Amino acid sequence: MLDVKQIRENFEEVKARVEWRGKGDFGIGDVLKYDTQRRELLAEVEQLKNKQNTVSREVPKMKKAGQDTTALFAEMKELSARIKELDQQVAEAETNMRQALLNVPNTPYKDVQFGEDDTANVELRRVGTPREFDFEAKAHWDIGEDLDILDFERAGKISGTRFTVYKGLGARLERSVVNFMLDLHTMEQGYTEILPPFMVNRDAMTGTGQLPKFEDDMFYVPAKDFFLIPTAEVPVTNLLANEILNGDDLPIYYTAYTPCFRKEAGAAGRDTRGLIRQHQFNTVEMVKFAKPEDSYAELESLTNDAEEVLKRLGIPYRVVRLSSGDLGFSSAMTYDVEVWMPSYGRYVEISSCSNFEAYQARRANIRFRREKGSKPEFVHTLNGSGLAVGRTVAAILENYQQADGSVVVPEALRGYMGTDVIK
RNA sequence: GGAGAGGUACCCAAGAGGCUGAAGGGACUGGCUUCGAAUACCAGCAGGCGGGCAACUCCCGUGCGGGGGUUCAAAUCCCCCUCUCUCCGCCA
Repeated sequence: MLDVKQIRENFEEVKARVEWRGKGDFGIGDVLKYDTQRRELLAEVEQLKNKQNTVSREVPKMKKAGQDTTALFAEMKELSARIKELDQQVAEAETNMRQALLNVPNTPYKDVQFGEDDTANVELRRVGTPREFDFEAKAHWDIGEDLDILDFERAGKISGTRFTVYKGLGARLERSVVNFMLDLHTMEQGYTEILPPFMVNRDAMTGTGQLPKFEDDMFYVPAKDFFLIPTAEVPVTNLLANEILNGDDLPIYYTAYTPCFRKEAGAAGRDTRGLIRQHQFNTVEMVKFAKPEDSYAELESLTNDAEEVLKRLGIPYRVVRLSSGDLGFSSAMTYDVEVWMPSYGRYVEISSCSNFEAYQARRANIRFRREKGSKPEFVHTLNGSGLAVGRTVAAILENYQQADGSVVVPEALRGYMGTDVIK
């Protein structure tokens, strides 16, 4: 969430920056309204509490001195009731303010170009050249079924649409990609591996910004009031919730393999075939906690770390910067890494690398101290997929397919796969 | 799932309605001692958050896992929730 003090002191400026997303002001005015209300009530009730405290300190002395407290107690009873009343109003104003605040998205970073949607995204670089096929290239779902390594039909039988069963070398390929990515991130890029829970509570979902606004997109487990994680970002970022970190320990780099679960409620009819849009999919995620002044440099290196996976796999990709209107709710700036997908004839998102600045840190209350004795400050949090595993598998199948229907295994994966070719 | 015990500051821990605006110890910081260090000794050590203020090392409020309640007054009494530990049950 945004800083209430900022909103209070620079209202017009903050409002304009929120509106830069091109979708209105998200009710930011309510934040100011409830904040004013809250502070007025607070001033009044705190004065009364001060009086209550003062009197309470006198009571034991009076009793000792044998004085009569009946009249005083009667007066204090009224005061007490008034305090209770005001306290309730303060709590109400505070709840309203927080609610309003939780519904205001992050302010886009100054470098983010204005745009309504993804058509205004800016391509920053392309790496690799899409392959020219001298035969009729197949889509990955056909390759997968023909090789008997992906089974969409039986997945429908046991679960439903948007699920996939991996089989034989298909399952092994998915696992190989996971291990390859984790090994790269942990052994060469300095990340610490985390294997978190795949179900989280409401606080965690609120901490990273999925709740309260996007509850309908999540799979919910009513028995325990849990949510299936939509991305490892949720458990991994919230790992440090309510902590004050040592400034010397920053930046902290975490990476995690997890499955992700999404309802894809608004995506009916889109990407219905293949591995691109699933209710359950695997990712390896990278999460960073950084000092504010370093966070944009960290975003660059985070994006490079994701790109390195594709470089080593030899798959053509490009990097785009999202426009203000395409930006995720909690993000201040996002780079998407998009992979070349022959069946789509275009680049398809495979990683999203974002700097959330202090937006998530403020929600999840993740702070650091520059040095002993200095005031705690909010960290900046970042995260990016490194990468979405199912889409990587799809890209490998399509980009490495051969005329005879087999698929050559990218060199970087051969040690994991135990074979050079899937046939 | 059943039974019990707990959650007090960085850590351990006392407290069981007003004298606790939270004892004591450890750690930490400073002093003293020393050529320097260790030790001993002395002192400091409730932070965080919210509000006020131009600002503060200043003032006010808050605070004993979280939320309600009782009371003039709650860490302390009552209720609900939550987490941790032990035992039993179940189980990969």
